[in-house]
Amino acid sequence: MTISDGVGRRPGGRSARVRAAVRAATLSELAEKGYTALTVEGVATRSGVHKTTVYRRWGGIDGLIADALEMASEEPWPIPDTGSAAGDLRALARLVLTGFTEAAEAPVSTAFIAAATQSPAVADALRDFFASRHDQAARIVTRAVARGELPDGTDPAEVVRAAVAPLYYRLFVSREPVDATVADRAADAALAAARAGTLGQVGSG
Amino acid sequence: MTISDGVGRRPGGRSARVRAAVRAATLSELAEKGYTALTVEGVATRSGVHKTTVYRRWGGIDGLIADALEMASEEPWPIPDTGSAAGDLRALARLVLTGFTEAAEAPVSTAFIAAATQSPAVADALRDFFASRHDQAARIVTRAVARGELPDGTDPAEVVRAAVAPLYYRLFVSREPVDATVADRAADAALAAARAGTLGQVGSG
DNA sequence: GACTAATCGCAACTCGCGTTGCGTTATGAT
DNA sequence: ATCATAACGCAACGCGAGTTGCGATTAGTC
Repeated sequence: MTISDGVGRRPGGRSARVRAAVRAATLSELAEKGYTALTVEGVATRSGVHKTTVYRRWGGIDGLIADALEMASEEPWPIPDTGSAAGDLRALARLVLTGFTEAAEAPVSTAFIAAATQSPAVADALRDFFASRHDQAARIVTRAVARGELPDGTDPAEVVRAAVAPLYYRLFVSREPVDATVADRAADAALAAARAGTLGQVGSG
Repeated sequence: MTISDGVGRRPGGRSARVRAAVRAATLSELAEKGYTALTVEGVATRSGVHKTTVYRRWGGIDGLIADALEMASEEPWPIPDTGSAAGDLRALARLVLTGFTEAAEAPVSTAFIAAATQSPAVADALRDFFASRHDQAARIVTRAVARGELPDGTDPAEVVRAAVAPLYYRLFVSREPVDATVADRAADAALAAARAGTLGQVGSG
């Protein structure tokens, strides 16, 4: 479900305007009404684009969300650099926390996870999104290894996963409340596990 | 969305038969067609109960799933007892793994998580479900503490969360493949974090 | 600046979820 | 056995998502 990104047969003015308008409308509608209330007609009306056009180019709700997700994948993530692995991981976990609790972003972030459980297209987009996030956050770990804070052979992505997984677990699985304390604890636990060498590269640890 | 469990004004024969038939049909339909293809009419037809009755008593798809989830909450979880914390946690993580990869259970388990992202009623039922799971698995940690494998004051539920969270993270968030290696690693990391004292009770660690 | 084809707008339609009103059946009590 | 009523079955309806055919508009090309 990749919307032709300028590679289409007609990257010209109108098509580009339509895409931008629809993308913006999708995010706005999502932020205001949430995922369950998100409707193609709502996005169409808000964007000033006709319903039929949205269905033809995006296929439906799934396509709209997958497109928005691809757009989000390209935005850089402000990876923290506090000087220590503990500080960086805690800041990273808190970044995730705010992304799912702040009133402005939460509905959109939550929608991405929710939509992926129902649409393979969104699931694929989500996979790419988190692959990008893991890549970007990896520097936290490589820096820590270079400083000698973590053992050689530590798998950067694995440390990142361990630091944020408990937050997602509470948010979408066990449905328990999350706060800064939970975020810090998850980061600390990931760090401890990495120090113990349990998060090494596959085949070397 | 608690379906009157015998406390209704007419717990008699027919009502009970209807509930059992609908519950069984829900699980069967879920296992065969999955969550996105689950429809009230399908459950109604399969159970031999009329569509209107299902809507009246369960409210819709959400109610059906919430009811099935409450039913599942009551079933005991076969908590492993291998003799060591490492063995127990690994076995526990593999239990979660098979629950979401085995062809028989996976569609149902997955549906519970997916439905909770869209329905507050299911989300509540899921919260109760995992609270029960955490309670049951806690004995793994209390045993380990008693053996001296883990420090006093270790929060049992927190260790369990850490051991299974990476699996759920890959399954529903980052959408990465999961296997026994991933499960073992998550369990080992949780154990290391607990040994380091990062998973203590709130206020004491 | 004219031409061709892609893209969009529009209106009407299909289809299935969920609802409603009413008649029927089964339950629990007298 | 009789009765009141809770629970169910049934048919018909409303409503909104998604589709289709056609005409209008616009982008890219010569």
